[in-house]
Amino acid sequence: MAKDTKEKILMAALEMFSQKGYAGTNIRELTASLGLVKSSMYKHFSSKEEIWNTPLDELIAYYDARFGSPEHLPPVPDSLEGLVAMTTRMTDFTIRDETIVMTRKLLSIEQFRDERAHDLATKHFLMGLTEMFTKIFEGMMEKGLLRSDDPTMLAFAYTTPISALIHERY
Amino acid sequence: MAKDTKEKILMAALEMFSQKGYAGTNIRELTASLGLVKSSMYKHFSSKEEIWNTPLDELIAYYDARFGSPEHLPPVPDSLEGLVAMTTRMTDFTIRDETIVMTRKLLSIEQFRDERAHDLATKHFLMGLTEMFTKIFEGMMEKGLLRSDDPTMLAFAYTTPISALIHERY
DNA sequence: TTGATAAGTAACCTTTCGTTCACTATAATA
DNA sequence: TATTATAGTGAACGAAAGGTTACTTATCAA
Repeated sequence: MAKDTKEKILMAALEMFSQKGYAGTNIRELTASLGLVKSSMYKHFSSKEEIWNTPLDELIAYYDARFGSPEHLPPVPDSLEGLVAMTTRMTDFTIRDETIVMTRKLLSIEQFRDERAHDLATKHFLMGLTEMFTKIFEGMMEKGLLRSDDPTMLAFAYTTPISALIHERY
Repeated sequence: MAKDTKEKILMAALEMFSQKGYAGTNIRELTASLGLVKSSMYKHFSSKEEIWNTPLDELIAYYDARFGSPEHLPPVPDSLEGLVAMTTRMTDFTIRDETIVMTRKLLSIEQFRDERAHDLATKHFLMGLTEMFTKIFEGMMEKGLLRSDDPTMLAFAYTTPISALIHERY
């Protein structure tokens, strides 16, 4: 219970931040959930703010890599059934992955206080899915699987209902 | 500056809650923004929690009245142009009305901590618009202005892109 | 004008927060 | 084994939080 304590603190912090927000989270409770005492935290982090910034930096880096580079794009489906299947799979993952769910909640809470959280929320909620499906629909239009149209508008109309449901329930 | 102090406190609280959240708001700062001192607040409210609950009660009552009864429904438009115009008007109002904007932010922040806020957020963000446009599309289908279909699905597909844009930017 | 009620203030209380520090136990290294 | 860096603890600190109290000032009806 020594080497991975830092990781455990970050995990517990993400969970607590995503439920109570930054201001609503206190270090006593956070460390107690790991069977530690509050002063132990300062062996791993210099301040509460560092615990906030560390996972946020990671999340920003993750989303830049995930949605900023084309190599992480899923393959263009070769049928409408394939599109639906891929969408279902992605939605399922988005709902079930605990870290993603917590990230979504965290950004909802903190987007109006922390500018970097706001930027990330915009990418996470709005642009990420839209950009991804824009590329997918472009590919499908080239293949003749979809009638040629503005792929961004189509992607937006296609993904926002899904996002709304996910955002509201998970 | 005596009689309406209570109202002013509530307004300032809504504004502060919508930016910093409940835990991030402190009474000293809140009352100072009105030129008062924190102890003055306790002449009007018994606790910080009461300042939280009072506007929340009002908001819940408002949304119950607004979306719970049919007499507040806008008239069914008699053309597609009328539909677009009405949608634009509603969106514009939703973006410009300060109280609505603050309510939206407040619910984003507090929905995972306060169960009543979560219920209200669901109504506010998701169900409210969908139910309203469901009725509108029902009426337009009866008039023959829209092809008969499931009006709820159509309303959902129609409103969620708008909601996504509003939610992200305002 | 007077008397009572409401509104506002300053000082203080208690609790909790984030943080520091001296110290102990543990683990790794030489 | 001896040494040293790392991880964890308990006590304490100052600041800030929510809340109370005794007191003053304003308001307004009788």
